[in-house]
Amino acid sequence: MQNKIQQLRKENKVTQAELAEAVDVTRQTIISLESGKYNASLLLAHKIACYFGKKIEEVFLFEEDEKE
Amino acid sequence: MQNKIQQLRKENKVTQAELAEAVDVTRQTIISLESGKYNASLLLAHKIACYFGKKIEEVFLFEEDEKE
DNA sequence: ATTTTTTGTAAAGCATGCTATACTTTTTTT
DNA sequence: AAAAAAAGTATAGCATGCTTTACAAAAAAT
Repeated sequence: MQNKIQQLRKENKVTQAELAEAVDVTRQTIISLESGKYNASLLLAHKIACYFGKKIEEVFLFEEDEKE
Repeated sequence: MQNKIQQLRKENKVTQAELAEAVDVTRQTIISLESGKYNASLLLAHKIACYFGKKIEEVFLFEEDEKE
């Protein structure tokens, strides 16, 4: 699953550390999400989307054939 | 986090087994989600929302002060 | 160019989502 | 009332999200 975290972060001039603190996770978590190491939990996805004033579906991009 | 899975399922006359198969998880997972034992993953939340033709935020209800 | 800030890598460990199996209770159907 | 279908409970175990710590590389600021 792709996401627009890095893009939104740069558009809004927010550092990884700032975002991490705002959504209450470690910076490692943000790095790993941006680099596609794993997917966010639903709650974290919600917090991140909220932080940027978006819907979850606008930040996290689900493919048609999202097997896993 | 609350969700409307059971409600949507009954409105649409869908059994747990049918929903489980449609979104590719076991029936136990649906039961556990409905009974609030844990939260769905982002991917599963997306599949369930899609199945009912809704946005994730319409199916999963995040509280203001969602600590955990 | 040197310092400071920001980003990145790696790995061990804990927490939570999900499966699998087996069995019980409730609801629906006949 | 009896049978069948749907919903529920419980538990062990595996998979994935997230933390923690420590250190390295790249980018920005002075």
